[in-house]
Amino acid sequence: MKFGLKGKLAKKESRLEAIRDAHSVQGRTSHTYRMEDYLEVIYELIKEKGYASAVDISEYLNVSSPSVTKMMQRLDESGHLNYEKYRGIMLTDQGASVAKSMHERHNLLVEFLKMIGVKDEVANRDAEGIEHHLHPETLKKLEQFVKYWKKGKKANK
Amino acid sequence: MKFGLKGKLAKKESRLEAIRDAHSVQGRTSHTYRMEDYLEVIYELIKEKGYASAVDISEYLNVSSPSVTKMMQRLDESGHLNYEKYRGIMLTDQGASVAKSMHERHNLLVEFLKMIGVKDEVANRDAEGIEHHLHPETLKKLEQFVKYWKKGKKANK
DNA sequence: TATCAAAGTTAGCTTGGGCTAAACTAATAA
DNA sequence: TTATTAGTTTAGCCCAAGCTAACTTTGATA
Repeated sequence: MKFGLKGKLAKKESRLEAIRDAHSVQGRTSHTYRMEDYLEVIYELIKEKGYASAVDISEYLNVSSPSVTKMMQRLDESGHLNYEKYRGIMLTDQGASVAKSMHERHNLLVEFLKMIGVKDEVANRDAEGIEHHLHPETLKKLEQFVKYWKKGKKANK
Repeated sequence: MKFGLKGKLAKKESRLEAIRDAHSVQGRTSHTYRMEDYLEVIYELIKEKGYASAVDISEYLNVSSPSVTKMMQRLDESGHLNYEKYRGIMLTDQGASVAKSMHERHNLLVEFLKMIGVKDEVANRDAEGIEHHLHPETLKKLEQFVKYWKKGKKANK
C-alpha cells in the first residue's frame, strides 16, 4: 500500500481558491451536525439501557430538557426518529444509519488519535468535534491507514 | 519516537461517559468557529493582495456582503480587528494570532490528509471543517507524527 | 465639478439551537 | 383512588449567523 505518492498533476490552486471551494455550498445532508450529536447519544443510550429518555439525553449532551424535546420534534419531522409525546423515542432506519455512521467515525478517529499518542480524554473530545466533518474518501483512507499502521507495529514488535 | 504505546492505565469510561465529557462545557475561547473562518480569509487576503475588502471576503466565504459587514462589527467588538466603516479592515495582534493558528492547522491537516492518500480537493474541504476542533495536544502529536512519517519515507525512498 | 456605478452599510427579517419558567402527564406510594 | 413528584412539554425568550431590499459613501470619469 502506498501513501502520499499521488501524482502531483492537479492544477495548483491558490490558498484562497481552496478556501472558496471548501466553503462553497455543496449538497448538505438534510440534517445538521447537532442532529448527528443527538442521534449518536440516543443510539448509545439504546444500546446501553434499551431506551433513551429525555433526561439522559440532556445529561449526556449537557443541554436542558426543553432543548431535548425541541430536537426530538425536529428529528421526528425529518424522519430520523419516531417520537410520541410523553411516550418514547425510536430511531428510524434513517436515524439509526446516521447514528451508526457517527459511532464508527468516532471509533476510528479515537483509534487513530490514540495511535499517534493523544491522551484518551483529548482524543475523545476532538473526535467528537471532528467526526462530523469527514468526507467518505477521507474516512476510507484513514481506515486503511490505521489498519496498515497496526500491521506494521505488529510486524516489528 | 513511540506512538500508540501509552500506558493503558486510565479508568475505562463507558462510551456515554466519554460523550458527556466531550460535550461538557469547557472554557470556550470568546470567539466562534465562524469568526475563525472570517479571520482566516482576511489573513490570506492581506497576504495575497495587501488588503481585505468586503466583496472578497464575501466571495471566498460564500456569504452576502451584509453578512460580512455584520461580522466585521463583531470582530471589531471582540478586539480581533480594527474596523472603520467604509474605510478598511486591519487585523489586531489577537486577530492575527487566531488567523495564523488556523492557517497552520490547515496546512498541517492538509499535509497529513494528502499523506494518507486523500485527494487535494477533499483534503482541503475536510481540513477546513476539522481545523476548528483540534486540541493543542492533538496538534502537537499530529505534527510530530507527520514529521516522523516524512523522515521514514525519505529514509527508504 | 457633478454624476453614477460599485462597494459598503442598515433595517428587518429567518432559522437553528439554546435557555428558564410554568404547565402538564404518568406512575408510584399512601 | 388520590396525591405527590419525577419527567416531559409548552411558551416565550435570547443569540449567532444568514439573507434581501433599500440606502449611503466613495471614487472614477465625463
